[in-house]
Amino acid sequence: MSLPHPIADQISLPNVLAVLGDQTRLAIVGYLARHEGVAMSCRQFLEFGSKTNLSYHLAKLREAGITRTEVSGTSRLISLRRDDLDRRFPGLLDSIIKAAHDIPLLERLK
Amino acid sequence: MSLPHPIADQISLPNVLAVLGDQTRLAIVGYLARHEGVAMSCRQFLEFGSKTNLSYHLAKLREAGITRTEVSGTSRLISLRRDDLDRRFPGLLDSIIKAAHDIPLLERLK
DNA sequence: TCAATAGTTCAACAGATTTTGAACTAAGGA
DNA sequence: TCCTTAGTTCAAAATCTGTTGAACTATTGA
Repeated sequence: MSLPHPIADQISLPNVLAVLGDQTRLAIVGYLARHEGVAMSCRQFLEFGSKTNLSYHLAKLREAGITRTEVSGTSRLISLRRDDLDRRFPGLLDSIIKAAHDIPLLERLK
Repeated sequence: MSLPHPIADQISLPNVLAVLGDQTRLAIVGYLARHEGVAMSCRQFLEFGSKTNLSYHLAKLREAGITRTEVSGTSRLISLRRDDLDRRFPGLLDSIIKAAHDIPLLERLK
């Protein structure tokens, strides 16, 4: 049982930018970047919004090809698709993550 | 007589990403990047939409701090705020421009 | 002065996005 | 089995965006 993800070639630049042009989703990506290698479940992000709302934002990130979501029991393990993004749009993710360092929502989880 | 621009510190990452998360505006930025140093007036972009619509998109770009618009007679001279963007978000603009190389709307003007 | 050119503003509309709560599914532990 | 935990789905509401045409301003050239 696994959720639908776009393949690397289907990841679209305008869509990636539009999806990251949102405080909440940018904060999620910033958080994932700071904890790369550690599997994250949705509840890590409850600080950023309601359960329902997070479900919505996490789906947007997955559908845009920015994150990968693996099902593990009742949890989802969420990670950045860094390899695919780096291959498709070199330097983009890094520059965004660096620039997102001090966004307000992310400060909350420091 | 000059139009309102945000100062460099006011340029916000989420807003820049949201504004660039649109085909038309991404195409405008791609076009500006290919012709850096040459002053562009709005009518260069008529291929991308109606006069009214371009006015809307160009205002979004200016208000987000992505472009600078100078008034020159009845024309506007539009340029990328590359220096400010590079200082604020190093590497971001370059990676976006590189990645935007093959977006559909831009192909039209080649 | 008059007409043409370059672009803006406005109000309206259609459609997309975000947010919410209630009801739901599915797995895991007692 | 029953309860809890983790997250999804759905429909509704509120808001935001993009697009349009008509009317407008301001500059330029004849």
